[in-house]
Amino acid sequence: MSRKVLLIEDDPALQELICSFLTSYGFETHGYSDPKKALECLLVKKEPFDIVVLDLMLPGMDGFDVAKMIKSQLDIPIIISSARTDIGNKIYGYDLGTDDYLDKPYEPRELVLRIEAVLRRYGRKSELVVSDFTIDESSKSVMMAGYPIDLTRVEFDIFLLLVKNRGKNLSRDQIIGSLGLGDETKHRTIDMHISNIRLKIGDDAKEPRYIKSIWGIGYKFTG
Amino acid sequence: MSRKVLLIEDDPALQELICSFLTSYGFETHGYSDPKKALECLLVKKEPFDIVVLDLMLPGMDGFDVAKMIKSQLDIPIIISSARTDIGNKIYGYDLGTDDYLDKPYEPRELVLRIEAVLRRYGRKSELVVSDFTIDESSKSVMMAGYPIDLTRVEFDIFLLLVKNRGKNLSRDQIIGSLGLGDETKHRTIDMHISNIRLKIGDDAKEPRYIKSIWGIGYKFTG
DNA sequence: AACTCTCTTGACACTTTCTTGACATTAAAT
DNA sequence: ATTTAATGTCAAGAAAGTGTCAAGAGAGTT
Repeated sequence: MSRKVLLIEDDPALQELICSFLTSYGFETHGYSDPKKALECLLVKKEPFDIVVLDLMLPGMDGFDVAKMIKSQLDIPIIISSARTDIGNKIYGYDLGTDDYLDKPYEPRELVLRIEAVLRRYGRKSELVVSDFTIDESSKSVMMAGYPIDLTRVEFDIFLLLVKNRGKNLSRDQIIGSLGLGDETKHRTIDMHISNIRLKIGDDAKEPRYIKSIWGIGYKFTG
Repeated sequence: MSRKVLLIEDDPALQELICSFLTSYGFETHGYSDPKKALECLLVKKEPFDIVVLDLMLPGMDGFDVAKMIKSQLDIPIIISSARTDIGNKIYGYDLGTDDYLDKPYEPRELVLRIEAVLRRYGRKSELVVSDFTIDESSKSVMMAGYPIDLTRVEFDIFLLLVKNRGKNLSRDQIIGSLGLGDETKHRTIDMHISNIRLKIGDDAKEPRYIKSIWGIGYKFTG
């Protein structure tokens, strides 16, 4: 069961409080007031935590940097807890790939709910195996019949989108929209990416086994 | 499942943020910064979204006008997101028939909750099942008794129109108008498309099971 | 700064679809 | 039954979509 929580919080009273609360909800909680110690434990000793709860106001280090450092080395969910309330910080927090954000003061019960929600989301994230492909979303890597396929970032995103919607036609606009590309993006751009993906997975545009062109509509992955 | 979100938000950072957040909650999100593009996608191309999230502060157009325009042509829920906080605007927003209203800054989580609530209220489905056909509007695909039928784009649009108006006679001019073809378009063009559709669904013009010709008037789908 | 890899886009050749006039066929009207 | 108007379908040209090259812009590294 995924229930080991790393709590980084420098206020001893609050740390104590959250610790005991989480424990009472069945989480195994390790509290650190010094972010360096916490990082060492997580990144160097590689203790197997399931989620990090991180206070932004920390002595010695900025909480954002801590989050950035963790995310760059480990695929682990982070919930940020903070007294800073401006939206700028919020966006920054999410940009870092943190998974949720709580404003202080908050009800401990609220934290439990969010932890459970985030873990639920993470738990169902796993390898996607479709036809000849094994796709790992978190590392953005693709294997085809056991051999790695090197897709660029955009290629990966397009390929993943197609595979996730296998059997369904996706228009170029849908692809552009889903990828968060600017809506100025030309349709030929998508064609080009498709062309390159096909090249890499050995698909022939005239007799495609995987990515079919739907004339006048878009593309479709056929597993 | 009802999960396609059209996001109209001109701040690229915020758009990106909301997009990725909604995506992580399982929504297929299409972000537009230009309201005109978004409207074209929704009202002209008629892409089947389930809900619109609309920022009021937009370049070139007023968000209220956008909402008004959408609601006048389409029965789709709209959630307004705005930095304008006066109550007058809120009332105006609700008057337009928008379905919820969020003041910036807000937690992305909050948006997710509201979207889910509004969709629950609306409770719509995207697959159309009529007689032997299963039509998926979003991917513009048609299954007939479990087998896929490859219709071209115009054929699909005509077929969908007929099916949606099943039992009703549609004139060639009505079809031409509804499809947004130039009103110069000749009637024979429609006949030809009908002929091709019939061929593909195995319908005999002399003894049609699905698409009947109404002499002097037009065509009619009879489920 | 130089370099490399990725992304985007116009260009051009090519393919598929759309449109339309023509002619045969069929239905209604007289 | 004859006339008139509408429909079914063919075939060919027009229009629109697609595949890919190649060049340039942009990002990220060394």
